[in-house]
This record gives sequence, structure tokens and C-alpha cells, in this order.
Amino acid sequence: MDMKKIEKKWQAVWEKEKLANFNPKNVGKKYYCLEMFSYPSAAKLHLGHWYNYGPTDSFVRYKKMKGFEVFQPMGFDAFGLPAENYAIKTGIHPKDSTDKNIVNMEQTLREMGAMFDWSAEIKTCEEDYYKWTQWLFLKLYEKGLAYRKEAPVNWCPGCKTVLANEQVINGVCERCSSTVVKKDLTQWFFKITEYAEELLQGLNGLDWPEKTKLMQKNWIGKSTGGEIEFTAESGDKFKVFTTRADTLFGVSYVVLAPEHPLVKKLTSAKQKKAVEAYIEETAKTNEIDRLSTAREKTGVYIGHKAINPINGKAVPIYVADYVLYSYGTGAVMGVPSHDDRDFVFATKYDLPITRVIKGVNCDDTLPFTDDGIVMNSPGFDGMTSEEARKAIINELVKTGKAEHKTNFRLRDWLVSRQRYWGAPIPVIHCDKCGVVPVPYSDLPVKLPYDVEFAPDGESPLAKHQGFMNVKCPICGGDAHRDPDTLDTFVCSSWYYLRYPDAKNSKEPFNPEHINKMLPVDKYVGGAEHACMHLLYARFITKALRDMGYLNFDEPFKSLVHQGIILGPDGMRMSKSKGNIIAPDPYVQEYGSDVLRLYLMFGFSYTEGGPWSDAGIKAITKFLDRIERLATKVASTPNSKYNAITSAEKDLLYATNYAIKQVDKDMDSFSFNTAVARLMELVNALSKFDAIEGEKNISVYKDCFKTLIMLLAPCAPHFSEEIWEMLGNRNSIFYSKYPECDENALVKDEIEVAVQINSKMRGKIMVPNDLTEEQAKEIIFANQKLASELEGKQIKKLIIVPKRIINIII
RNA sequence: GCGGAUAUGGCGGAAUUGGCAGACGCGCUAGACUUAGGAUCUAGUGGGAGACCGUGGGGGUUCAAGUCCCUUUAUCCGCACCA
Repeated sequence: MDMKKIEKKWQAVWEKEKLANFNPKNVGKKYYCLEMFSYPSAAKLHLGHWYNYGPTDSFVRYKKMKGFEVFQPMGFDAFGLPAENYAIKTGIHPKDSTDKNIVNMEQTLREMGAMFDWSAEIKTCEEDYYKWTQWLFLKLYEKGLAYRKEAPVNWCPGCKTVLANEQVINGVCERCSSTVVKKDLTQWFFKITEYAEELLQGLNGLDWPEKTKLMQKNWIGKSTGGEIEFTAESGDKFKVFTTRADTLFGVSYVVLAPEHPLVKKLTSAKQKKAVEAYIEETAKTNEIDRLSTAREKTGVYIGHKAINPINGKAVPIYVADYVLYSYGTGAVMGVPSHDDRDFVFATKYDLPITRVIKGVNCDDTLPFTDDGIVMNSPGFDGMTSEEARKAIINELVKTGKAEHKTNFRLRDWLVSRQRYWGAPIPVIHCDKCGVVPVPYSDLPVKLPYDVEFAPDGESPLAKHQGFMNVKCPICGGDAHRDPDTLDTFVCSSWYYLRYPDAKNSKEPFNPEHINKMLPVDKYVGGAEHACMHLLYARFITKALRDMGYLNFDEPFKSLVHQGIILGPDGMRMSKSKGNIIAPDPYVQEYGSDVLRLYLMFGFSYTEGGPWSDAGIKAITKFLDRIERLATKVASTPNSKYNAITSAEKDLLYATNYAIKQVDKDMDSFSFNTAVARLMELVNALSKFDAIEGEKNISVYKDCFKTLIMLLAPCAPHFSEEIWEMLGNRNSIFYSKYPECDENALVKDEIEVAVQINSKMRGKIMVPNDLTEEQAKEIIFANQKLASELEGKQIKKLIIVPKRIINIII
């Protein structure tokens, strides 16, 4: 078959018939299947896109044939760092390169032959989209969910620019190799932590991969404990967060994070030099390294002490980088006897180690980090750890020195970026009025085109006078715009709400319509988004719900992660490794159906794996076989012979078995087994075809027709062509998906395995509803089995219906 | 480091969730048809001559373990300014 020709032919037909367009009249039967939209890269579609979109489109087509009104939109996450880096390198404007890339990708996406509803396309870099991203920002600001505070960025002193973590390689700038330092800037945050508890609880009801839910759970990182107030000798107070208040009597020092504001204030003159040097050193380290338990613990005594509120003991205050200012209170108590890190630290700096918990049935080695019985803690001795945690905090609560506290590892979402290619933050800074949100009627705050990208210490927008200078909406005086843009994750945190109402120019979406269209029924995308994008989207949904725009709690009811197609060498595909496999040559040589079908068959969808084209020819052969059968079927006249003999029964069994299994497998994204079942059905049809003499042609034709309908979602162009060959006029995707006739699957006799003492000893045919008595009868009637059992006593007979008989002698 | 996952023939991968390990396909072997075959069709294909042995290694639970438990090794993914 000329694949190129039929691709064009059927794509034109589908386009004309608007096969892919969602019909809002049928919203009651909607099935919203969403694939994560892609970043418009210069190099067309890669295999990863194909792997994500091809099989998922087959799933969507399957759902359509099952009677759903499917909605499968596509768009582009078009803002972001790469386009800007490319601009710095080549001088080509991000808008120009992005627009060009989008045109390119649209083209190849169309050639894939997927049922994307292009009438709902969105591009996040266009005004009619980012206008509403800005609207979202303002709504969050109004609701008190957006706020400003100081936060560190990676700063390259060489390029005089802010760097993404990705651009920092082993502590140095990827461009100029200068040592990257931390620098504090006032930045915008979204208060995602306000939803921490709900984001955690909500996971329970989601049809998501367990591992993803677990990852989010750990990312949110709930821990219950207490905040305990220590008082420095200076009188300054600070709190530490701990989950182990039961060890409070064992505190031999406290640690402040290097960024903690009290560090500067409390450091003694004598220690000043050492502390400052230490802080400077810390600024060069990233958090992953800082948290590493394998890394040597370091710290510096600041020359000041603090009082432990429970026993009035003065303990030294240290500054150490293993404490993060961003988590908890940025200060911890050091209990060397019952914490691994504290133990190492105390040993190194020769701090006292006092045991305050004893274990049950264990030796005396320290550190002892499990729960146990409290000791050396006057007033609390003999309590269990759990009792003491409550009692000790309760005791301190009386004097206002502590409170019970639940902490989350989750941090607020930093959304400002000191970059050009993103949605401008719709805020105006006025000397008189302070932070003033841009009035809704003035949206969008347009991103100017004519900017200077060269990194020179200021972000591109800050240098653009026409953009920056503006009148204050409140007082009318001179003011300036916020020079930062929004994290692209903000754009993607709500795009699923825009798709169903993509052309709405009055509002981001029509709430009434959106409440019918959402949640997304199936969301398909990479597992790398487990913690960030997927969490941000959940947060935004909940926030908009609380503002009254949405009436559902979760955006994505069901989630699937496709695996990753690696290079042939088993490594992740990358330009630098030179192991990138482009799909185009395969599409050219074999056709898009063959590539899609191969991707579906050759990999476990959620696992992926190294690319190899060894089996792709087999797919062509498989389709060729079907085409040959189709030619025969189409040209064979119906015969008068209409008996159902064992050959017909076998074929009907194979067909109905295939319906049942393929249906189930398609629904659960088990595409490789679905295709395997289709191959089995083709084998069964070929076998029937090869039978000489009289056979029931109408059964044959029906079964063949079923095959094509089952195949259609997986090889859409090819199946349409065969469908037409069989004399059908309408697109096969208007057909109803075949239904399994359970009666055809009933067999009078089934084969079961027989074991003697759990060892395989043979197979026998038994009736469907086997009783123990029958089983014995049949076994002893079998010569081989009977001789093995001769003279032995049967102790136990285990019958697993339809599977196995195990005779214990 | 923390968090998450994976490991099954020469290869990609199945296995109804504790019940015949290796479905389906690739590759390979033999044969048929052919002037020819990188086409098509048929048969075979985990190892071992065999008793038997086999799901990364070691231990355990069970009538029964790829599947459950303990332990160990290797590989991959994420870690908050890449998207």
C-alpha cells in the first residue's frame, strides 16, 4: 500500500469532516484527553513527541469509537529560557525563532495524523493567552496568594546576570566559568503552602500512578512536631522546628542557617571573620550538596550562646550549611545522641553528647535515632518518645515558649524571572502608592519586541524605557513596571482550562462551560513533571475554585506517564551524545501508521526503553498480511454454506477473545499487548483462510471486519483504506466499537495443568465446572498420572479453577 | 545525599496480581515455492544428553513465588530558575 498517498487522502477527509473537532452539543458524553503540550524546539518533532502523542491519539480514537465525544487539544508552551539563550547566542529574536518553530511543529504534528482539535490551539506566548496568565496573577494577588519577599538567585559575576540552576555547572557559570554566587532579590511568590494539606489529602482520590502520588507526598513533606523558642544571651529570641521534642534535654548546641538574620547580629567580634568567610563559602554551594549526608559537616561557632527553655542550660550557637533557611524556621537544635548528622557534627567540634532516650532491647551505641524511653530528662523520665513529644511541648506552651506545629517541606512557589521571554508581571511600582496591580482593563501588559538581550547586569525589560516608564494607575504620578516575567510554569499551570474555551476574548474561560468540560479525564505526559507542573496545576485549580470560578477540586482525574525512548546506546538522547533518532526518516520510509504501531508494540508504554528499529519491518509485514487478506475477503462472494463447525467456532472464539482483550488493553494504555492480540487474531484469520473446502464466508467476513475496527485506532489511515475497500462509505471512526459475545468464549472443556507435589506432571482436559470427585476420576483415568500415583496416598487435592490441579502425596 | 523506580531467553517484551514462566514479535535453524529473494508459506527455537535447572545475587514464607517478606548488587529518573 502506498502509505504516503493514503495518509494525505485520509487526513484530507478527516479535516473536511472535522472529525477531530469537539462538538459542545455533546458535552454530556465528553472525554477530555490531554497530552502535555510541548516546547517549540527548532528540531521538528523528536521520537519522544511521537511516543507521547501517537499512542495517546490511538487511545483517543478508541474512546471515540466507544461513543465518547472526545476532546484532544494541542498547543505550545512557548515562553522559556532556550529561545532567549538562542537569541543571546545568534541574535535571532525569541519571538521569531519561536513562531518559526511552532509552524514547523504544527506541520509535523499534522502529518502524524492525530485527532488534534486545532480549532482550540493555544500558544502561551501570544497576547490573547498571556493576557489571561496575567489575569491569573492579579487574581492570586487579590486573594493574597501572591506576595513579595527577598530570595536568593544564582548570580554570575562574569556575565552579570541571573542564572537558572540548569546553567550552573558544578558551581560555575556554563557560559563564562565564573564562580556563581547567591544574591538576594525581592521576588514574587505564590503561596502554594497555604494549600499544602489539601494538596496532600487530595492525592488519595486520584487515579494516578502510585509512584507519582508518593513523590508528591514526599515533596510536600508533611512533618508534625513543634516550634521551640530559644533565647540568645543577648535577649534575642529564635525558634527551632523539631519533630523530636522528646530529645530536648539532649540539646548540646543550636544551629542557625547561614542566611538567618540573627547570625550577623549575634556573631562576636572575635568570630566575625570566620563566620563571614563561612557564609561566603556557603553562597557558592547548592542545596543538594548542602543536604548531602555524605558531605562533611562543617560549621562555625558564632561566639554566642542560647538558653534551652526546658532546662535553662546555655548552649553554643553555630552557623552551619546543613541547615536550610528555607525550611522550617531556619534554625535547628543539635541533639548529637539521637540524630546522625548532629552526632557527626558534635564529634567533630567536640560538643557534649548526652543520652536522653534509651532503646528497648538494644545496645548502648550512639547515635540512637529510634523512639524509646525518655531518660535524663527531669519530669519526663520513663515516658515513651511519643508521650514525651507532646508533654514537653505542652509544658513549654504554658510559658509561651513553644507551640505544636506541622511543617511542610513544600516551599512557596517563586514565580519571578529576571528574563525577557515570558509573560510580564502585571504590576506597577509607584514611589507613593507602592505596589499597584495593573487594572484588568489594561491587560495585557504587552511584552515589547525591541529589547536588548546581551546580559549586562540588568534584565532586558529593565533597560527598555518605553516599557518601564508608566503612570501610576492610582495617583497618576511617574511609576515603573515590574521588570520581571513569570515562570513558564505559571503559563502551564492553567492551560488545560483555556483549551475548551480557547477563543474566548472576554474572560480566560467561561466557568459554566469549563465546569462541564473538566476535570481532564486522562492526562498523558512525562514523569519528570511529578512534583512541579502537576503540583502547580493542582494548586491553581484549588485557588480558582476558592475564588468561585471552578466547582471541581482536581484538574486531572487520571494520569499516565509515558516512558522515555532512549538512544540506541541506552543513553538519554542528546545532541552532545550524538545519539538522536529522528522520526522523519521512518515516517518517510514506512509511513506514520507503521511508526506509531511500532512504538505501541515495541515498548511497554510506561517504561519506554532504548530505540531499535529491528522490528519495524515486522509491522509493515503485519499490515501487508492484513491487506492481502482484505483483498481476498473483498473479492470472495458469500457462500450458501452457513454452518458453524469447529473451525468457525475457533475463529469466533479468537475474534471475541481479541475484542475483549484489546478493549481492556487499549483502555489501560497496555498498547503492546493490544497489538499482540491483534496479531493473534490475524493468525487465526489466516488459519481459517487456509482451510480448504467449504467454510462459512459470512462468519469470516464479519470477523475480518471486526479486526479492522479493532485495528483502526492504532493504524488509522491504513484501516480507513481497508474499510473503504470492504465497501464502506463512512469513516471507520464513526463505527461503534465491537462488543464481545461472551457466549463465544465459553468452552465445554478446558485444559488444566496437573502437578504432583507442586511439580508439573502433565496437562489434562476437564469440564468447565470441575468438582473434586470428577478431578480424581479424570486423573486416575489418565495412564501416566495414575502410574505415578500408584500406591501413594493423596493427602490433599488443590484445585484452582481453570488453572491447576495440585496433588499432594 | 534525599526521594522514586527498574532488573525475566540472543533481543524488545508478556504473565488474569500467589497458580502451566517466556504470550506477541524480532533474530536464528530447517524445509517448501522460486531464475532469484532482504518476498511469501510451513515447522522448530530458555538451558541441559538426561534426572532436572531456570525470572540480577543470597536467605525466608507457602501445597505453590517473577509476583509476598528480609538482605544485597547494578542501572535509570527527579530534586524547586530547563520545560
